[in-house]
Amino acid sequence: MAITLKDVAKHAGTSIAAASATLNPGNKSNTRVGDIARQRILSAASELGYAYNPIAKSLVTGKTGVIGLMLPYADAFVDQNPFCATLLASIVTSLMQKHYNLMLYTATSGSVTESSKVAIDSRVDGILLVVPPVNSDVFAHCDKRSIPYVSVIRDIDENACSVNCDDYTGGYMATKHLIELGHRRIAHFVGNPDVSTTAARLEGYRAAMHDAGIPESDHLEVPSGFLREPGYQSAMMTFSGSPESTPTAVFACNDLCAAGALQALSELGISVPDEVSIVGFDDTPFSASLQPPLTTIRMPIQEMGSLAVELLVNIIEDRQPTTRQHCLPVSLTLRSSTSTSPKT
Amino acid sequence: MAITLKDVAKHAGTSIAAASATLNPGNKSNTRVGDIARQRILSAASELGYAYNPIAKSLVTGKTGVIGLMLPYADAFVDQNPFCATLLASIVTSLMQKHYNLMLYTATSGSVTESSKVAIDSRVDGILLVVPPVNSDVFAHCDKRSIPYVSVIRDIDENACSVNCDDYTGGYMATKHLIELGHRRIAHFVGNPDVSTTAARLEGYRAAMHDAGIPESDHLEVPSGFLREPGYQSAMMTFSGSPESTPTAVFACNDLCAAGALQALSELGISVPDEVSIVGFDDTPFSASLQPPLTTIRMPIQEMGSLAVELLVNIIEDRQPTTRQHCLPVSLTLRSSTSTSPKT
DNA sequence: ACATCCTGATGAAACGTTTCATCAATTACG
DNA sequence: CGTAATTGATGAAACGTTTCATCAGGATGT
Repeated sequence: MAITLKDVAKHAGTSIAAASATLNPGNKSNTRVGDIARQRILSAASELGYAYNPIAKSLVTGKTGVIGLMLPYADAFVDQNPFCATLLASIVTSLMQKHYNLMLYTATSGSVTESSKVAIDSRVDGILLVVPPVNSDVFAHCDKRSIPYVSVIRDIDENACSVNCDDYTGGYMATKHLIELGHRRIAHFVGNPDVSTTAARLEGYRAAMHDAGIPESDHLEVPSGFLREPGYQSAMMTFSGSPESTPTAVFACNDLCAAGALQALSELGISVPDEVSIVGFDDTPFSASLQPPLTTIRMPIQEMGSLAVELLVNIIEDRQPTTRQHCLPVSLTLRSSTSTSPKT
Repeated sequence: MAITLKDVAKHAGTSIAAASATLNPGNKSNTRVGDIARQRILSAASELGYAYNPIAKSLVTGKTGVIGLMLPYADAFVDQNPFCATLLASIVTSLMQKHYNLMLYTATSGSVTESSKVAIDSRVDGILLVVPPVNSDVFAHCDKRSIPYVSVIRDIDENACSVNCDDYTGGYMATKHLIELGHRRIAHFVGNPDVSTTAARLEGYRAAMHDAGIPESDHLEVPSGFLREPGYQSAMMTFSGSPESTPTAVFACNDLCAAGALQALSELGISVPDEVSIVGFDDTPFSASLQPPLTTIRMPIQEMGSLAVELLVNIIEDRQPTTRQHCLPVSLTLRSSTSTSPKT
C-alpha cells in the first residue's frame, strides 16, 4: 500500500541503508552515500511520493519524539481557568521549536495516577506534570518505568525537576500591598487544600499580617477554591454580615476566585475599590477585562511553561540540568481593584 | 532492558502468540489460550513487570490510536480565547472515553498547511481541523495521505465531514434582538475575513436589518476582529464621534471583541446598557463575568467538540456517518448588556 | 611497494508486536 | 465408528525503520 524505503531503494537502484541515510535527517549511522546515489534516491522518493514512517523509527530507536502533558481537573482547570490555556500555549510553542510533539492527557482529581499510567504506557519520551495533587503517587510510577518528568507548580523531592513560582512571596506581596493602603481587616480566600500553592500563598499572607503587627483577630481565612463559584460564595458569606465586623480587603487565592468575589460584591451593592479592595493571583489575559480591572500578582506563566519544556528536553537528551528546582519570581500588577482603606 | 512479550512467554513456558493474546485486549487473531496457560502468563507478566509497547503494535496494525488536533492562530486563539479552551476540554474528554489519545498541534495563520504536514507525517489515525483558514489547502494534503479528517467551524466540500454552528441564524437573532429593543442604528463589529464564520454572521446581521426595513444608511459594518484589542479599537473609533450619528447598539463578532468594546465604552464614560447595548457571540464561561454580564449568542461548544470526535472516530473505524455536514443550533443568552434603546 | 586510511556502499540483524497458517488432541455428530 | 468440528497451542512471517559489521577499491603515507 504505502511507499516504503524498500520501494524507494529498489527504484533508485541502491540499498535500503543508503535510502535511509539520505532521506532521514536524524540518521546516526555511519552509512555514507555519494552524490550520484543521493540524487537518484531523492528523485525516486519524490517521484513515488514516499512518506516517512516515524512509528518504525521509534520501534528501533526507542524514542518517540513525543512528550506527554498531564492536565488534572479536566472539568474545571482546563475548561475554566485561562491560566491553563496560557500555560498550554507556552508549552506547545516551546515544544514545537524543539521538534517534539505534544500528547495531551487530562484527568479528574481522583484519577491523576490512573490517567498518567495511560500516558506512560503510550511511550512518551517524557512527561510534564502540571499541578499534580499533593497526595498523588504519579512520580513513583514514572520512576518505575524510568520516564523522565518535570513537575510544574508543585514541589517534590530534590532528585526531581520542578518549576514553581514564588507563591509565598506572592502571598506576602499581595497582603503587604493591602496593608500599605491602610487596610487591617484583610480576608484571604484560601485555595483547595490538595494543591501545593495553597499553603504557600496562605503562609505569605500570614507572614505579612504578622510582620505588620496586625492581631490574629483581624486575620480572616476563608476556605474557598480556585474557581469563580467558590469565590462568589465566599464573598457572599463574608460580606453579608454587619459592615463593622466585615473586612475591607480581600486577597483571593487566584483571579478566578477574585472574579467571583467581584461579582458577589457587585450584587451586594458594595463598591470595589471604594468600599472593599481586592487582589488576585495569576494575572491571566482576562484579568484586565474584569470590571474594575483586577490588581493581581503576576505569575510568569509563559516563562514557567518554556522553562519546564527546556528542563524536560534536557533530561531526555541526557543533558542533566544543573539546577533542578526552579522558583520563578512574581510581581505585583497594579490595576483598579485596590485603593486606600475607607477606614483610614 | 525492558521486559517484552518474549520474556513473559519464556517465563510462563508458553508461546509468544499466547502471551500476546492474553495480555492484549485488542487482539484480533484467532489464537486461543486455555485457563491454565492464561493464569501462568498473567502471573509471569505481573512478576516481571511487563510493560506493553504500543509502538510495536502500531507498526503491524497500522493504527496508532491517536488523533491529531490542529489549533491555528497559536498566539491568539489558544492563548486568549476561552472558547478554545472549552472546545479543547470537550474534545479531549470525548476522545479519552473512546480510548483515543490526543496529539496537539498549533500553527500560526500562515503555517497551517505546513504544521498540518507535521501532524500528518506523525501517523495519526485522523485529524481534527479547527477553524482552518479559508485559503488553506490542508484538506488536499489529508486526502493525498488518505488521512480521515473532520473540519470544525468551517464548511468545506460536501464529501468531507464538518461541524458548524448556525452562524447565520446567530447573527440574525442577535441583530433582531436589538431591533426588538427599539434600536435602529446598530453597528456590527466584523470578524477576520479568513475565518468562514465571519461572512455568515455578517449575512445574518444584514438580513435582520433588511427584514426590519432599516435603511442601508443605518447599517454600520466596522472591520474589527475576534480579539479584545480590535474590539476596543473599533469601539473607540465608532463612539468618539458626535452622539447623534453614533449607533445605539453593537453586535460584536464574538465575546472577546465585545469585552474590548465594553472596556472602551467604560473608558469613554458611556453606560452599557443604558446608552449603548452590546451583544456578543460564543457564550464562553467568562462572558458571564464581564461587567455588565454579556448578552450573547450561545454556541454549543461542548456539543460541537464531542460531535466532531464522534464523526471522526466513526470514519476511522469504518462506520461512514450518514450525515456529513452538521450545523448545530445557537440560542440567545440574555444577560445585562442589552436594554431598550434610549431613543425610543 | 606495502600498510593504512578513507569513501561509498551493502546485507542483515535487530526493535516488539500481531496474525496467519498449521497442527495435535479432543469433542461432537449422524 | 468414522468424519467433522472445536479447542488449545505454536512457529514464523510480516510491519518499516535504524544501525552494525563488513567489504571493495582508491588514495595516502612512508
